[in-house]
Amino acid sequence: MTEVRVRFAPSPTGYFHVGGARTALFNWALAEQTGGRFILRIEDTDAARNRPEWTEGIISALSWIGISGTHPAFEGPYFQSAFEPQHREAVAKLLAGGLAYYCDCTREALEARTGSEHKGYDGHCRDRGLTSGAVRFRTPDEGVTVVDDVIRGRVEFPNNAQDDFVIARSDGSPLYVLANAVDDITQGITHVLRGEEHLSNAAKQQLLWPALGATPPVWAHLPVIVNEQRKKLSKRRDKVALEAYRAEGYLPEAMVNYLMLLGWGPGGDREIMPWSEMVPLFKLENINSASAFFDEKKLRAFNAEYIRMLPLETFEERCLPFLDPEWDVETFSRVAPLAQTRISVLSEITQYVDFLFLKEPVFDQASWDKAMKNAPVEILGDYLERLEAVSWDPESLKQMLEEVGAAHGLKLAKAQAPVRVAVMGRAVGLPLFESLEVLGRERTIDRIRAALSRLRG
RNA sequence: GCCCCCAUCGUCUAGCGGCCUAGGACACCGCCCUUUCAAGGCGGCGGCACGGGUUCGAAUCCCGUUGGGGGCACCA
Repeated sequence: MTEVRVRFAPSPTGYFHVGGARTALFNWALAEQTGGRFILRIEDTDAARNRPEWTEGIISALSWIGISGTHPAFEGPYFQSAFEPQHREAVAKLLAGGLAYYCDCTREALEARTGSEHKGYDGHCRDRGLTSGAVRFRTPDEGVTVVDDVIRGRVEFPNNAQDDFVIARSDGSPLYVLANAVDDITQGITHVLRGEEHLSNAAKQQLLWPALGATPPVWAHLPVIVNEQRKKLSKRRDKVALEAYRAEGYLPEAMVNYLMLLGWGPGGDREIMPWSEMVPLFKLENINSASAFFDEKKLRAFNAEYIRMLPLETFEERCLPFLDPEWDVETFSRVAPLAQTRISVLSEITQYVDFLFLKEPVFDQASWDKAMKNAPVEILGDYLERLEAVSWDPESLKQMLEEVGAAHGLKLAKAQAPVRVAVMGRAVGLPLFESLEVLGRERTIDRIRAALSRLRG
């Protein structure tokens, strides 16, 4: 039994796609479960899109979702560009063995011959014995090429529909299909786990591997992740950058959990499950073959769940990056537990606690209009009068407002509204009396006075 | 146009011939709790795309139809 060696082979593009994250995670799960290795290979052969910082971004994104570059199972990063000599060598070998040939057909010439821009290389140069040009792989004319996919089963590609595809440009530089296969072979990859969009490449590579003297790997093509229109997630239309979610305050634990559920399930009635419990349950055979919709609502619900599960101290720490550094951490700590059950993403924390730190609370017209309907002047006025002397604790503050409200025929739910808006600026927020306690008598009084003068025009 | 993949509630899924009167989760809708909003509790809505087979028996197997999607570069 040889060691399982999987690889994640992104091309550097400057942002890290959530789909890539899921692919990486599935690979990582398999490696971890089997005690195998996870190889990171940066496919940077397209010089146009290649910058060192892109690679750093990939590594940091991987590490954020728990795939750490320092983990013993992690190998790389390797750079595909560094292996160009091997790619060229492979091309030469195929050429020498008659498994590939030179071709000098231009696109125009080909179209002129076939009378269609809807392609199909016609094999024109197959036996012309050229010694330069692009290099094409000679594919069989008859029979079928079988890709045995763990997720999809036996997939057959008729060979007569498979053109002699190009493996090297006329300047000698190797193309993706070839380079990718060569690297997989050299790096001893046993399982190729990647997106479904590569299924047709697998048909070509299934041919390439034996031609290069290797036994094809175990193939597993994951279903694509789609948007609400059921189209593959795209950078243009959809929010696909992992970093965007991170910046919004999604927890990596939640993201990982959610991503694993896209196309796979642990079975049973439980979905919220830590990585460590998922790994032993993970099975390639159980991966769904249908495309999966990336549902941010559900992700958000997961995130809220994970936020609530956080020990209070951890929760506070995770919030810090989202708070103004000027804000007093001690003060924040006093209300943090009240906020923990109320936010779904960490970035929402500010709107709940900002009233404690701003000179004046934010002003929200809609909240104001709604809250200041029921005798606000009377309520605020009466409450204000008693605020000077009341014992400054939530119970007393509450009891007092109840009395004031009752005096004007209002229940607490109604009576609290103007006070809340006067003090916090919003109609929705943390429990009022606990908030007042932290805000302090002086500032509470100031704000109610300010609201009163605003009401009186 | 050609090749390929896919099809269980709106969404993600469980199901891998009888345990299914199809289970869970998100969303949605009620009710309870309640100082707003959450959280929590209880309940509800809602699905095997369609048509043929195979079988004593089909969501599960086969074929077709329809409908989605992916790929067809001297990109990766």
